[in-house]
Amino acid sequence: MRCAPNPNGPWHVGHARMPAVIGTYRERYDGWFCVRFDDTDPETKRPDLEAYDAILEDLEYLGFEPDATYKASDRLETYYDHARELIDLGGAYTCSCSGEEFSELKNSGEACPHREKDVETVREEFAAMIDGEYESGEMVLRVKTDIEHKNPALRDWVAFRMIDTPHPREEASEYRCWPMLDFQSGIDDHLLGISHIIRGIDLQDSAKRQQFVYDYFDWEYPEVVHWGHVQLDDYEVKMSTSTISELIERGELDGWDDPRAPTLKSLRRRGIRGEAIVEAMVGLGTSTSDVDLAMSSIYAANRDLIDEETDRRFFVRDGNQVPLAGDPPAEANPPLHPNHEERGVREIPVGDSVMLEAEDLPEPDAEDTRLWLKGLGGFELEDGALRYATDDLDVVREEGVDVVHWVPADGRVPLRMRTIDGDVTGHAEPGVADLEPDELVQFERVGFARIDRHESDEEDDAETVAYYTHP
RNA sequence: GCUCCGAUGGUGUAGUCCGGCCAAUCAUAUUGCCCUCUCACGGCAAUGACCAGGGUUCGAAUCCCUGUCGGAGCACCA
Repeated sequence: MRCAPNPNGPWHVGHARMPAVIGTYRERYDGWFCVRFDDTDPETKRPDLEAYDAILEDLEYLGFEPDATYKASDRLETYYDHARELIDLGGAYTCSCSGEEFSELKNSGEACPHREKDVETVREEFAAMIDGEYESGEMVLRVKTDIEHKNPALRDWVAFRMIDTPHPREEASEYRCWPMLDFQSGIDDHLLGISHIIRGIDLQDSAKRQQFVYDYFDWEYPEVVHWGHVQLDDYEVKMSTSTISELIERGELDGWDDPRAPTLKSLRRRGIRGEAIVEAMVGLGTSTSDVDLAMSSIYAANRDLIDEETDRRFFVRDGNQVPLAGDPPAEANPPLHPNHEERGVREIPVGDSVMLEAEDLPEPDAEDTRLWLKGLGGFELEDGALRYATDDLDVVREEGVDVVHWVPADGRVPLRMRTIDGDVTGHAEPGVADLEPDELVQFERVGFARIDRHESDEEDDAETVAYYTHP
């Protein structure tokens, strides 16, 4: 099988579907898969030189290593050879009609005069195309199909055209005569021994077009599956390489790994495992209709992978400072993970005031102003201060006192958490300053996050940056 | 306009080829309960779907027709 990306930028989430599915099939059926960059349009789909590696990186993140990698722009001579052969078989002709002219003839099912040229002339003109003797638009090579085919999309389609703009890859920059996708990909699929092709419904007619070429060469066409488009919920930003690229250029996104961008680099930075994405993608199946992928299914798969091994920490968003009273313990020792006592406990010096999320602070005139600070003890709000009341958990177990997370006012770590919907600031418990970048945590009652970096500027203002993973 | 393709709960999916075992599978989401010093994990439960109408048949999610809705192609893009 093959994955044939157009190297126009790093991958968005939707691109993960192809490798996810063919990679999974490879393992299941002991198959083979390659990546083939179909970069045969140096102009309107101009390849981005950095995208080749970016895509391979994304693939690695998903957990796959292709058995082989090709670039169509390295294989022009192969395409030329097959085109010559096709000409000799009487299956192609050079045509100098303008796109419009031809389109009109085609739509009324009429052949253009060039169709009946003798093979010798076609051969010469095609050689001239390869030598770059025509300008863009002057001459194309068409595959002779059936000019009266009931589906106009299949009538005598273009196989090669002239492009004046040099290819960005130096190795391919001298070529001017470029194959169209249907020709290039059709030839390559056979030459590379592809047995099964999966592609989008936008390429529904490709197999039928290419079948004409396969018939001339007496080749057998691979099995084909067409699938619909994937849409993602949860994102403001449209899942489209060009849109994301524009937003980055305009400075509205920080880059391909901005948490607001629906890209693989972004999910990676948020601490989501490639494996979880693959699982969600495989779950979509290969149906022809368009599908909506719920981010929650990626999150569910990821949570499954990380929950057991991820330690717990406190992070208070925004936060109101509340003084403590009544002589509470000097240190709190909540466990690193509730299901794994053996990992030990955190050591949080309490001090004389704490930060709480605004929502968690009881109204002063509420019926019950009691609160249990997780890992510390029971308190009651009195005159704007939290008075230590008990270390007896029964007030939680039997009297339904709310359990909340908190951080000490002293030693708290300023933290900025980057999310899909923008940044959230607040404070984390002291130990968070010592976590290694790339470590995952679960902020209790907030969600999972990946520690990205610890920043400190000249003014001594330290700030830890984390990327929100998911609830 | 011409040509293709599709339609199962909020989402995804199984079942459709070869009609009965489907008062429709599984996952996720939602809600409730249990567990729990988290609204995480785990356990239990509930809600929730065969696009519509005809036809064939003893019997239709499954076969046929029509309609509706949705998608795609008709590029010297991929």
